[in-house]
Amino acid sequence: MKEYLEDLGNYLSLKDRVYQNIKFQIIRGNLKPGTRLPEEKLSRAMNVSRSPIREAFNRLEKEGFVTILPRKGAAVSNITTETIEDIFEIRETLESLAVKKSLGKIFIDELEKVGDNFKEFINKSENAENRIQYLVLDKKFHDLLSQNCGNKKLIELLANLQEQIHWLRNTSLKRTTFSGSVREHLAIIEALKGNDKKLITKTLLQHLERAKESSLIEVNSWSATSK
Amino acid sequence: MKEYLEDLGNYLSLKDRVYQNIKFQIIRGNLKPGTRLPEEKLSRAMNVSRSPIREAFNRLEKEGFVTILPRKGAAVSNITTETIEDIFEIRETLESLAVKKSLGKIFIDELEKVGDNFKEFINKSENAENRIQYLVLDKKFHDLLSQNCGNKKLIELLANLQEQIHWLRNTSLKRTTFSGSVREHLAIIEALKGNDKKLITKTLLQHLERAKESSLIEVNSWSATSK
DNA sequence: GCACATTATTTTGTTGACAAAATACAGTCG
DNA sequence: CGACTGTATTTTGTCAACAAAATAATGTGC
Repeated sequence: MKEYLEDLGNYLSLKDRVYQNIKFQIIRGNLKPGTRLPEEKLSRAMNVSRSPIREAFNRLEKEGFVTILPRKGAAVSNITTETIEDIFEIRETLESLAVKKSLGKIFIDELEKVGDNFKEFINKSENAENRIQYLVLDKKFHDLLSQNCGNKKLIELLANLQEQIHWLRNTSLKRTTFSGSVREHLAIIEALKGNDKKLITKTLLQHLERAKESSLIEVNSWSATSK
Repeated sequence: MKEYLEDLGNYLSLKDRVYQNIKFQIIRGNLKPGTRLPEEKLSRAMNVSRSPIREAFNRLEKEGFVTILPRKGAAVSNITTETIEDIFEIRETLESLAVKKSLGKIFIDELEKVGDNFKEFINKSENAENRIQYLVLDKKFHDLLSQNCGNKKLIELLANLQEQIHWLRNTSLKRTTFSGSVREHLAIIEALKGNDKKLITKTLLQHLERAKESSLIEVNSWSATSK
């Protein structure tokens, strides 16, 4: 008997591609919170039937990006200040845990490379284009922090939380400079090099706290549904 | 214009019913880890077409109960000791947070009622039937602890983690008495009445720690797939 | 012009069908 | 008997179609 259920490389079914596509559009801010997602329109736009769309919806719903109401259809989830606070609170706790577990196993040299890239943003002002570049760096940075924590579920959860945060950041109308955020990232790197647990946690939490504050602005303004 | 996307009572589509049904079967242990879930067989057994089944799979996958491999199909996820440790670690952190946030808002009287129900189990030995009753109580207890923490996402996450723990408990071959677990639950109630934060956290963590230890046994024995 | 009932259109829920891939089976050759 | 190849069967991926529900549009009376 051949072996069942072995891994199958990186084959992507339509459902997977649709899923990635929609998620990407939502995170990028192309699909604003509240906008409805009619199956047929999407299916025509993507040249697939409705089945893969519906399957993708179910995954996106579990990840918080899409809200499905039976017999009414799917829509991009609304973001409220409450949601933001909830997400950041959980992330603070879990990322602290992840970093604590990663200590000694973090690739500092990789992290420093990312740090150097960060520096280039220090005087740039935020716009759609370089914000996306910045968020790519941000993802790399935080991934490096928790990558080796040894808890797969934790890594998965953190990845989803980060996606949500990047989403609302792309959706927010707030425009600032990157300098504060860059400084904080560099401070975390320094703390890691010093190997001072307390300082590490402190700089990390400071970073997340400020990120939350700068996210808690201009929310609720794009809701397309009245409810 | 009428209002879009308003809530629609407790209507359950086929997909929802299928989802609940399969999840229930998995948690109860009727569907053992590793067993494949062929769409057509399930669809014939439940008298529905394959579409609702596939949609349910996508949700169950995100919740960790089912593993989908493209072109190969779905199977009940395997539980490893690693998974158990991962889940408990996250749960310890998040439930501590939830309880901390709930302090002062916990319905102690409700909790004490549950505590009384617990006492009836103190000398019973574990078997399939009264374990299920016990887990219902356990769910009530932990729900009461975090219900009022004010963070919806956190509540959602904890619910999923608890389901997974109950799942592996129903799947495990381990058979013990309830006495230890009951004692710990009562200790938590007492600590809450005393309003001593440190003691509350301590009893909670002790409980979760022992629960983990008693779960970390006899795993990997039921895997149906060879891989 | 506005409230309300009626009709038309859109959209979802669900099914059945078909091709392609994966799996199981059978027969052949060493 | 065992490895191997080709064939039959099962199973997934995807689509198109239909009924029922929800939404939008229309019309009627006031």
